[in-house]
Parts: sequence; structure tokens; C-alpha cells
Amino acid sequence: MAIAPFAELERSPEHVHTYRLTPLGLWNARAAGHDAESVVDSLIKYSRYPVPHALLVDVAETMDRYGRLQLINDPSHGLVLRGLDKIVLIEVAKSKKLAGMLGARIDDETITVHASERGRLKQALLKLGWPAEDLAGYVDGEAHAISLAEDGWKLRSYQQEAVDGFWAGGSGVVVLPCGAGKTLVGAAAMAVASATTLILVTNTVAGRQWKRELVARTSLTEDEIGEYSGERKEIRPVTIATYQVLTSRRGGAFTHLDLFGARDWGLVIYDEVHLLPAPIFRFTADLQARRRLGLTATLVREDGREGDVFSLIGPKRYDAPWKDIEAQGWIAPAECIEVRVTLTDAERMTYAVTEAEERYRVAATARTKLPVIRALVEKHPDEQVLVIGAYIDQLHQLGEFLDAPVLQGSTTNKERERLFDAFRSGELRTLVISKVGNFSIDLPEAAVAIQVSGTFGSRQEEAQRLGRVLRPKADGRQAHFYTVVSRDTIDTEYAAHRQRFLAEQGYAYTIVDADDVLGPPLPKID
DNA sequence: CAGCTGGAAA
DNA sequence: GCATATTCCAGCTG
Repeated sequence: MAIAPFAELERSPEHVHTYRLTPLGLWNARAAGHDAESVVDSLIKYSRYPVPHALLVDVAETMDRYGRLQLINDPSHGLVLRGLDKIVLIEVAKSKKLAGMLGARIDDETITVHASERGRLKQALLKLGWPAEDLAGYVDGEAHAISLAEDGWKLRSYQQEAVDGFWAGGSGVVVLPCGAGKTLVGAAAMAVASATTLILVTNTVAGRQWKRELVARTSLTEDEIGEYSGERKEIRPVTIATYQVLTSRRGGAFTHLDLFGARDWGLVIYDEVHLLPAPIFRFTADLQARRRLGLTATLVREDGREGDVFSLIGPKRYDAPWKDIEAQGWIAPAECIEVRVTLTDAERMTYAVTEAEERYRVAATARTKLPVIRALVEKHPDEQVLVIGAYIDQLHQLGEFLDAPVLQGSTTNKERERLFDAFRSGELRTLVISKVGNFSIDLPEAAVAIQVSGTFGSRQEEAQRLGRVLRPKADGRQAHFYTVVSRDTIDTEYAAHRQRFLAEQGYAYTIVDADDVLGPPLPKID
């Protein structure tokens, strides 16, 4: 999708896709190396209707705003804000939002900046609509030899491009699909930096996965890598910490902030940067002199803090559309199908009289979905099937109906392992999972996923769930991703919202009726 | 220190 | 713009 690098999909009924152009999207595209000309060309090429000239001008002008101000390191004055455009510099300098961040004016294109305000200044400038390009450089940090292992594997070309893009930009975000090897991009960035590294991850399982991967793919050994979590507090040349331990506090005060100063880190890696908790943004504002790499599959947040990712971690430095990676054979092709079921009159009545807060639950967990889901499972008798939902009650109904075990948050690790093993070996064909599937990365791969309910309209969740079936299949066959939704309810609306991100990536959802899945009704015998 | 429980967060 | 499930940390117990 040529539009995806700079625009967000708004609606995508049948053939016309409506995109929303946002300044941030355009600036991210600019930082990732797309110029205004290529954006304008794509707009003209793919637009359903002639593109208004004013819009094209607006696109070009907006993109041009990024970088008119630069943060640089002046040999005699230290950190300064430089205006390639003097007027813009004057305009922003008198803004109250910048009060206390700027120092003395050196000349008509240069103003000194308090070094401690580097991050907050970028945040403020972005909000003013004049995002600064940060060219002020980085401290090297404490050197630590790290190299990629050389035993019969190589970085894939897109991984190499991602590392190069990141390193050239200095700091920022790399966007790659689930299963495309983001950890290796991190490892390669560490090798380039060859410095002590702090890796921030969402949970301990992810942290251990990082450690395993680093030991396998780099020169690092077990004891050079520390785990800093609730369980252990190791600080080593490479330290993997959970976001939660850093954001935990006692009596309102953060208790583990020292970790940031515990070593002279040369690189900070933010895994799953789309999940970055609010306090981490604040700490990161003070880490602007350290190189920062953000990794994610979906640079969308439902809370609108993309701007903070842009200013504090850095702009998008690289992204590969999912379909490009698919074309290269690194992820399996997938067919996405939305199956619409018609509620029974009784269910429709219940829905109609339900309060707004409860409506999604009622629609998403309708019993009418059960036989449809079973028919979908039976449609793929030789495949491993994951049934994924958000409501525990519904999942247990399904477990019974499909005669399949249910894996949820309260399932013990021991039991999870047992189920995962059985599923991997093929002994167990169908597994029903709750939102644990959104987090646990050790979840086995499947060829078919059936989504029965979700977290309202989370695009991020949809992408994660599709990711579960994208590992390339041995014989190159395609994966299947089904979403079962209740017609004429809010379930359909949320489904449409969830699908946006993947639709941007070029995945086309086919909408079918539940009756097509169930087959013709049996003739009545009387 | 293993296991349990409550609270917080996104 | 919601309400749910999950996860992790920290504090307590024996």
C-alpha cells in the first residue's frame, strides 16, 4: 500500500478506502525518508477522485515544517535551537509553552537551550506544529564489545535496512510485523553501538526471550545479560528490565529510577513501544542524550500519544509494509474473513434493551456465534486452530461447545506449558484463549485463528492476533483469520475499527454471511 | 524464599 | 469513550 507510510485508514468499505492525513503521519513519513514529492505522487496516483490542489500544497507545506528548526550541538554554546527559517524561530521563541526551556539568543538564527529540556522542548515544538529535527548527537556511553554471531545466518535485507535507518537517524522507531524478527534488529543495533544497553520490555517472558535470542545470535554470554524485574534485580552490561518494575512506586515515589543512572548506557531499546506506559515517557524526556530504539509492529495507540513517541523516542526510521515482507516469504499470506451472524429475535430484544456500557458484551458474546464458530473449525480439519476472545464466560461456553481446553490469565504456567506442548505436537487441534494471547509471545503458531470478541476497537490487538498465524507454513500454504461479528450491532462497528490498521497494510477483509459458513439448512422431515 | 493476595496500570 | 482481563510488583505469611 503506497498510502500507508504517511496516512491512517479511516474507513474501508468495499472498494474505496478513506484515509486521514495527519501532520504527524506526514512527519513520520518524512523522517523515514519519504519526500513530499513521492507522497503527492502516490496521492494523485491512487485517489478515487481528483486531488484538490490545495490539499497537495498543504501536504508539501506540512512535511516541510519538520526540520525547519533543528537542535544541534554548538561547539561553543552547547545545545542550541537553530532556525533554518528565522521567522519560525522568532515565532516559537515567544510561545509561553517554551518558557524556561530556552536560554540566551546568540544570533538571529540561534538560541541556546537548557540541555535538560531537550526532550520537553521537542514535545512542545511538536505541539506548536514545528517539530524540530534533533541533530544534537549522543553520548557514546560505556563501550562494551558486542557482535553478531556468525554461524550460518545473516540479517535479512529489511532488518539491515531497519538498523541502517535507525543508526543514520540516531534514534527513533522501527516498525516491523509480528514475527519479522524485531529482536534481531535490536541485536544488530546493539552490535553497531557496541555499548552497554538497557532493554525495556513489557513482561518477564518477553525479557527471557530477548536474553535467549541475544545469547544465540550475538557474542554476548549469559552472564553479561542481567534481568531487572520483580524477581531479580541484576544490573549487567546488557540489562533487560520490565516497564512495570520501573514504573512501580511506593508512597507516590518511583523506586527503581536509579536503573537509568546505574550505568552509562550507550543505547536504550524500547520493546513494543506502542505499549509504553505514561511514566516512561517522562523518564525518557531526560534521556535525550542516549540513543533510543523503539520497536513495534503497530505504531498506533488508541490513547493518542503517538506524538510523545515521535518527540521522545524519535520519529519512525523504518517501516516495511506487512505485504512486502509477505512477498519476500518471511510471513505467510493470510486470508481475512469477517463472518456476520444474525442474532435471534430474542437476542436482538436483549440487545435493544441493554444499557450502552453493556451492549458490546451482549453483541459480542451472543450464543448464535457458537455453531458458526464450530463450523469454521470443522472447515479446516487438518489445521491447528486458535479461538481468541475477550470474555471469559464466552470462552468457557466455547470450550464446552468445541470440546477444547480454555487458556486464560489464571491458568498456571505449568498448565499453559502442557497445553502449548499438546498444541504444538498436534495432539491438541483447537485451543481457546483469552487476552493472554495478546501478550504471551511463547504461544504456539497456528494456521487458523478465529476471533470471537475483542477489546472494543483495538487495532493493535487485531494486528497481534493476526500475527499468531503468520509464521510461514512449511508448504507455503496460506493462513486463515476469521472474525465472527453480530450483524446490526456495535460489534460490527468495533470490528471495522479494529481492522483499520491491517487494511492499511493491504489486508482485504472479505465479508461473508454466517449461512455461507453453516451451509444450507437440512431439509425438514415431517 | 515460595506461595498467596491486593492494588495499580494500560 | 467504554469496561474487561491480565500482568506484575510488593508485602505478607509460615
